[in-house]
Amino acid sequence: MKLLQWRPIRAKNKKLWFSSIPQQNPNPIHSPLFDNLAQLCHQKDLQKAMGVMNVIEDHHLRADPITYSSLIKLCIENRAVNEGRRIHRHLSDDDRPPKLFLSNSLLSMYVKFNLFEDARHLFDEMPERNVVSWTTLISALVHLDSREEAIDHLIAMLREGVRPNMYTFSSVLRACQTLRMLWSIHCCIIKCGLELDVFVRSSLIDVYSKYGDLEYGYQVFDEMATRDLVVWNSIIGGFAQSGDGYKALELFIGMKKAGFLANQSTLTSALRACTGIVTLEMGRQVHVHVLKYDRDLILNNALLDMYCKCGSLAEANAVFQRMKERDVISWSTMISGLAQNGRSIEALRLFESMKAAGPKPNYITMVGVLFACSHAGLVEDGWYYFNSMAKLFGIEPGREHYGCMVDLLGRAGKLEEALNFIDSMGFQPDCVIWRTLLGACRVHRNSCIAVHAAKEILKLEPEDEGTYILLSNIYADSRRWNDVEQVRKAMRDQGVRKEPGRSWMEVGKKAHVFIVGDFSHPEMDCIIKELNRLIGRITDVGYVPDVKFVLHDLEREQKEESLRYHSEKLAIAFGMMNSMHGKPIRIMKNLRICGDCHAFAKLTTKVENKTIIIRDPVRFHHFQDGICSCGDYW
DNA sequence: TTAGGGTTAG
Repeated sequence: MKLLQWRPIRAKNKKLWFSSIPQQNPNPIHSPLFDNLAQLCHQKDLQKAMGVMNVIEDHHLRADPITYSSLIKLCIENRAVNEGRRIHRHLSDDDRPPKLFLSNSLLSMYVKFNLFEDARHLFDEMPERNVVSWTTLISALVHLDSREEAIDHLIAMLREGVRPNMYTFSSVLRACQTLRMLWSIHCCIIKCGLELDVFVRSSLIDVYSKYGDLEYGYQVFDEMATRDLVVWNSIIGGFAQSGDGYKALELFIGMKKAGFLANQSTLTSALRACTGIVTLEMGRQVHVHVLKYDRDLILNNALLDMYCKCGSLAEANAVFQRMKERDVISWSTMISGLAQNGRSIEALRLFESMKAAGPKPNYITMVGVLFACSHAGLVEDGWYYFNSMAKLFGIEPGREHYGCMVDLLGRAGKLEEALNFIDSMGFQPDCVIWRTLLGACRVHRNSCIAVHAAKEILKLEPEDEGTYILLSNIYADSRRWNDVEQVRKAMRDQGVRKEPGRSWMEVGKKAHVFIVGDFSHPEMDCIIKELNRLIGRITDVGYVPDVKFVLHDLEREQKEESLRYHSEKLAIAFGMMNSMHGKPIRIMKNLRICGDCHAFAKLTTKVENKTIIIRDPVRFHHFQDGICSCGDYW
């Protein structure tokens, strides 16, 4: 634990107060100046009030502490730093220390002015401190992200015999970022009898879900008899941020049923939940509620992100254009959104506009820019941005930027160069980097480097299912069936099982899930009929099932049969049966789309005059008129 | 006089 930073109360401090300015006795009379000062404070006329305070000081008088308290409040309201300091000096200019509550007011004033060193100095010099003094300082430390110091101060406070209250705990909980520490503080809260306080509970829910275990957070929420809006927001935000969008939306609906009106924070979390589970319809419904908060930047950024991640760039762009204010997050979201949806050139064009008129790019903006370069095969541009980002924007390339460069080189087929680049990095490559290279090896059929990359991944993550699948796909592509079998054996030995391909989509307000080889959907007979009709139509324009995407060594006929029922094909057929005129079919997929399904989707859009959008774990494929936005490069 | 909830990548 770090050495404690505060200074304990010393007797000499007390002496200081008594020896500083001994000119005048405490004034026993009541002056009309005091009434005047109190009235000016009431009228919120800071300038005149300060003038009167100066006169009072010139006469070595001292007004009522309540009046000074109002004056400090007035300074905070007006963000009048100099005046605030002036009052502090005036109050110190006496042989008696200010009342404790006045020192606390000054402390709070410094914290609100972000003058933490002044606050700490005052705190150190205070002859006595109560729970408010400690809580003010602890809360400031938490806001400054000095977590360890905040906890140190809580311990010091307990040692000095000051009992924390609900204010203290609702602040200090945010300083706990390990489950063990959370438990300790939670026990302390129970011992102090403060577990039922609604502020403490919302903090508990928030920190449990962020740093500990969402289940504990939910338990704290579930046990509550009386909940307020922030408590609901804490639990909805907890599920939304942890990726359980369904539960978050279920709670969002529960909150409305309980009679609460969603505010900006609720809606931001609801949008994040929609983003997580890619539910454009629900996202649009939430958008209706967002309209009344059209000046809220965070909420609009979340809306923008939802439309980007749900593959609706037209709606995302409409939001972006309408935004009354845009910050670096708005720009970065839009740039990444365009890049992920296969519109890299537009992403880079937008980046140029940002450089000309927008805020300064940050670390994440540059990840989006490099992502755009790599997905469009713009090797030279990628190198330029990578090499100049430190000089131009003061951003040193980090792990993610290196990852984008490996992707850029790998996609462009420069696999040796990518491998050398990995070797030249100043840090150990992680699984993400090796997986990126492995993906490129698959596209470019380089089984030699692929095996190297896969082995590196399996050294770091011996149970990584995706790597086994990718490796066996590479072998299958080269018809190395013995090697395929060996990979499958290694998977069995490690107890790793292939996650089945799963596609899902919304029709009406219902989600329909399709799993490869699973025919349990109630409309499956019609779906198969529709699928056969589509295959018949695209066969007329040259479709031949690309059997190399089938994992096992089967007879051709069996392979074709296996390909035919891939989950995305079932979903496309179902989408064709239910889609409305002019509306695209939107499908989500848990794994990368296979080459055959990619070709199937392209030809279907050509013969059926329909748009199909498939989102895989990394990007979108927008299929239209027989072409895909990814440029057949994924 | 002190307190709780929301946005961009990977």
